[in-house]
Amino acid sequence: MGKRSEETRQAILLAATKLFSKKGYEAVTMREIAKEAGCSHTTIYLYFKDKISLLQQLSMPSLQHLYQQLKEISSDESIASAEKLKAMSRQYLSFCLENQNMYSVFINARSGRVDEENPSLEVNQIRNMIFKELINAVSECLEIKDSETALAYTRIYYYSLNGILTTYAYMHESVEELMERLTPTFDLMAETFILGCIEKMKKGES
Amino acid sequence: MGKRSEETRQAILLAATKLFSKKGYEAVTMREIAKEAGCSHTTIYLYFKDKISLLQQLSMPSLQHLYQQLKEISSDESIASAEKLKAMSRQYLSFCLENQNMYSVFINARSGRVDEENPSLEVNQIRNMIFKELINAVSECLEIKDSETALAYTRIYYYSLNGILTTYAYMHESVEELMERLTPTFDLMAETFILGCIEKMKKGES
Amino acid sequence: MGKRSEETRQAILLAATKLFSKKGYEAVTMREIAKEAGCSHTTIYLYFKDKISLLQQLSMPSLQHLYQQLKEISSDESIASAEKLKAMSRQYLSFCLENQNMYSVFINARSGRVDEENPSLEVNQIRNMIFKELINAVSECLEIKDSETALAYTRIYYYSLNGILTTYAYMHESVEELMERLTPTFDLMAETFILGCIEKMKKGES
Amino acid sequence: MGKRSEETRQAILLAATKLFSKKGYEAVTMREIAKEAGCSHTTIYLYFKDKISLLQQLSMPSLQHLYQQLKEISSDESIASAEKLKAMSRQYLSFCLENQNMYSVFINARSGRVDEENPSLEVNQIRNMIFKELINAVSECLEIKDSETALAYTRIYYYSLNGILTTYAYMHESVEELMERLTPTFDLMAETFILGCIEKMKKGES
DNA sequence: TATGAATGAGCATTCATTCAT
DNA sequence: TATGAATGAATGCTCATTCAT
Repeated sequence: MGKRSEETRQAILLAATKLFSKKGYEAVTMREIAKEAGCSHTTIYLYFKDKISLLQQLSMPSLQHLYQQLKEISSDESIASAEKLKAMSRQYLSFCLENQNMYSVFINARSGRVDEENPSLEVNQIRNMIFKELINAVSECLEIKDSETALAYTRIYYYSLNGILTTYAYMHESVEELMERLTPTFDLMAETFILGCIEKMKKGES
Repeated sequence: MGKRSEETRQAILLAATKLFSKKGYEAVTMREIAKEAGCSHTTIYLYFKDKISLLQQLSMPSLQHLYQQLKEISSDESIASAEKLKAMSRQYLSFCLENQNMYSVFINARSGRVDEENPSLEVNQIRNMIFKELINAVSECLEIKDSETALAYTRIYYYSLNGILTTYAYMHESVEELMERLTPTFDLMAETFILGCIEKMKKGES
Repeated sequence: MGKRSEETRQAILLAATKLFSKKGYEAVTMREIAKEAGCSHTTIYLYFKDKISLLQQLSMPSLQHLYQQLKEISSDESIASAEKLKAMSRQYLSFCLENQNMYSVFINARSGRVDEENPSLEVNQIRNMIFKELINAVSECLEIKDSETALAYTRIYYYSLNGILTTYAYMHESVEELMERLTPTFDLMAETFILGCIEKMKKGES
Repeated sequence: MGKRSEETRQAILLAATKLFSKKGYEAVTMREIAKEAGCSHTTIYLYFKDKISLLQQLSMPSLQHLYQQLKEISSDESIASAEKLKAMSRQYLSFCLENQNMYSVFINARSGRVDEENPSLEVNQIRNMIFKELINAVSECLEIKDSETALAYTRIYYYSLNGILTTYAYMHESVEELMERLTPTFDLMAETFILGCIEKMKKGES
């Protein structure tokens, strides 16, 4: 429980976050992480069972933090529903840009192998909770009552968000720069989406 | 440049395409490709400098083929503009699902290393050409004259498409199954998008 | 199928045999074997799937050869039954001394883990066949008809043989030296055993 | 040399004995021993130079205890000489089964490395003393005067004992189960041996 | 053109051991 | 006396790549 211990742990976590984000989970080696963290590679195993466990422990707090932030926006009654959806989306976007690796591994569960052998329930759970918040926001914004419809529209909105991400995420720019560049596109997307949904539902009714 | 030579080259290309698509670039070994191609793994090096080079050379024809298909749809005057956009999108989707690996490596240039060391100009070029076709289709469909506006709207449409892809691409289902599952979502997305854009532009004008 | 290939394979086999015998399976590393064989450790994997597979492939021919030798003695009608048993025993002894590692790993299946995960059926099969030959020889020699009794006596004879082995096997002497030293002990043992069995059975009958 | 100190030492010794017996020397880690002993793995190094040293120090008392037990039986004049031999043998057998690891490492000095680097004189000494007790028991039982003859017969008896052991020792059964299974075989062996020796000596005399 | 043989660099992981407190 | 923190050396194994023919 010494101070030294926690420092090292944090150094490893920091190094891993940085490297995973930059190069992707598979491409990073334990020795690289150790070097970046300024310790021996065996030291990592003092704090984390194995490589995948390191990734998971590294991801959970971030995801939980994101979820908290979304919840907060969601429950803030002073914001109009359309603005709420936008605010949540922006939060989601900037989180994903900041945590590129987690994004690709967990949000999209890209790296097949990982989730097959390792259900990583915790991560999937929080992912579903985040998606549920999004459904709520979309339902509220579009005044949808039917849950099937809400799901369908949220899905395409969610895909659009992720589409923006995958296209920009790999770029070697700072999060700030990226957010600045992305904002107009994102705003247009959100507005178009909302208008499109309303229009589409009108037609469906008649 | 005998006949035999070209046959072997094609066999390798075919095998690599198949395996990369199925398992992803990293997960496939040169020996596997050779086995599938029915030659020795050393033979591959006669035709391709290294593994990454194989991937690149392998991608170009596919991309060119996709481009041709899109052009054909684009220049077919018998199809209504909205249907044209949808048809092109479906073509794009099924191409990406069929070539999951190229998709992730080239369309999105996801895997950092690749594009750092190797600008892969050719690939980027064709990628831009494909995007231009999409801009045309969107412009036509939404009757946009201004190229800036066209770009902005196409962008969000393109992101939405890619968003659908990244979310589904990793799933271990056949392309047919995936296309069937995706079609309703995709149709809803396309219609919502078109309606949304029209509505948005109306508002912008007034 | 080149000449080089078989040479290397044999070199590896030779090196492994030598090292396994000297230090035991677990204590020998693939790198050591490679060094002794004069090749890279990766080369070993060209010829043998993994370490355990190397051990098995290395053992089978020897065991088969031993079995053939025992069969030959067994079916030689010109030898008296007591001499036959002795001859077979001597063959078994010298085989085990020459192949110390196989002896400990397979005949006694000492290294628990190995045979749990890997039934190594082949090896167990031949081991049982060898034991069966021994039962025949003992039965013939002691004129035992009942198979239960034959088994019981063979068992204690077999244990005695192995007892001699385990006690001497580890010594760093040549097989010839060992055999010379062991022969009187072994002869005494065999004779005592035969006499003892006969006497014991007499008593049992009365 | 406080009381605490000796307690810890004993705890380590106890833990190591238990684990070595159960899993074998190589398979046990210092951390495991420490956990079982309820101390830090670094503490072990306060009391024992290294792992092998721990094994050696741990074995001596056990061997000494075995020796004492054998002496007691040996000097008990109320038991007939044949029964004495059997009783001592059974003691030896159950000791070896209970201490599989010590048995293989020290009695038979199986694991090459150990005795090369470390003559472990103490252990060999006690081993010889135990063997001498066995010679006495055999001499008495067979009424042998000549020490050469006594040695020869004891040797084959000892080998038979060890042969039984090596064949059964590796099995994953409890000592009780094993002893039960082994007793008939062992009794038959002992009786056959005694009868055989007597018979053999008769012949030798005439 | 083609390939079997061979290899160096690298991987995640484990372990006995030492250092600093 | 005791220990948490840290590590170097090693292990089995894989892979893209090169060499010699």
